[in-house]
Amino acid sequence: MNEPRWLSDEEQRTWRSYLHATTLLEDHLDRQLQRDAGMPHIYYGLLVQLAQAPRRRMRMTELAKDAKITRSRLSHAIARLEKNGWVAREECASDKRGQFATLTDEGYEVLRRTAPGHVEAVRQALFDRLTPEQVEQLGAIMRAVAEGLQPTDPNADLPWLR
Amino acid sequence: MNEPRWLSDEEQRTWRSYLHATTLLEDHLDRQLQRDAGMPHIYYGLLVQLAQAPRRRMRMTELAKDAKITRSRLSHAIARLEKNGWVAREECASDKRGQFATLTDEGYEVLRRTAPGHVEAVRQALFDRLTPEQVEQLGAIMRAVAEGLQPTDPNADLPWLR
DNA sequence: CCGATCTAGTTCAACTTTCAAGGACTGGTC
DNA sequence: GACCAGTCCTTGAAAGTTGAACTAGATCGG
Repeated sequence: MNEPRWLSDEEQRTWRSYLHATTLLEDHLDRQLQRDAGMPHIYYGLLVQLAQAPRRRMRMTELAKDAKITRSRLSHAIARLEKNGWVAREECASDKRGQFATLTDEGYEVLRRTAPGHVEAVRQALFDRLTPEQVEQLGAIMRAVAEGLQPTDPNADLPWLR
Repeated sequence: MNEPRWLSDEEQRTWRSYLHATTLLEDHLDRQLQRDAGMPHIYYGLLVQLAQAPRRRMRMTELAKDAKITRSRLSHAIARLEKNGWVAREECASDKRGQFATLTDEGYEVLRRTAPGHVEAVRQALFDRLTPEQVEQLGAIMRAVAEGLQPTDPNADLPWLR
């Protein structure tokens, strides 16, 4: 065991701010959406994904991948949204294991009604507090981080196995 | 109702990257700590807070405030950590409603054993991927966001009521 | 000192997430 | 065509979270 590479003071401060800001923001948006749309942030995100997809539907696995959640979690989430009447399941003809999640008209309506309030909340909490340069910086930083954590092909780092 | 201030393309891209990166990172660290320390990230954070406090103990409300979680959530969390033997509760002499959460020696030992691995995970996922300028930028951005969301004195924005 | 009000912390029920297990189906391969 | 490994998705139980209700103790005005 080598000496661990501890964080510098600057890094520690940044890390702490990161943790505070991200948890506060996530909480804030969760409450905002729970109050105004009757669902947590992640569920709202699923509806948004579906709304943008062709025919307003997606295969479960694809949706899970895009939303960065496990298939199990998605199953439960879609079950709940189905109960609300905001999403419907459809079978996949070409692969009988498959399922499509489809945004219903009712689900679309919820989105239409609540999107402005949600965007406003995001704006107030985040973009209104940043300069245009900072928005750009944040984008670059987050892209770098996401790229590093993207669950890739399991053998992507083992090219000699190919 | 005015026309909502929708996000620009740049803002949308940034927002998406932000959501992806933060959820991926949180998941990553949760799994890392669950595996190596037997607790979720937020619980680990509580132990860290306690370790840094004088006499390794804190009042519940103060701890909740610092960790940005509700008192309810903290109650459950401390109950679980107590069961693990990593935290003990102590009564507060000066205020009989109060409770101290105290880090036990065992809890400290867990921290000592698992901190290097955790720091390494944070480093690999975040700091190793950023330039020193980006670390500074991220710090500034997150400080600005956290400041805006800090639950403040409820009358802070109503000075005329004072 | 009395009652009204506030604060610290817990508890309960409803809900969400996770993990491990499993059922159903597909695509080779022999 | 029968196996076998892999993929798609669901399920059930355990763990964690939330918001509201609740208990106990503190505080303040009269």
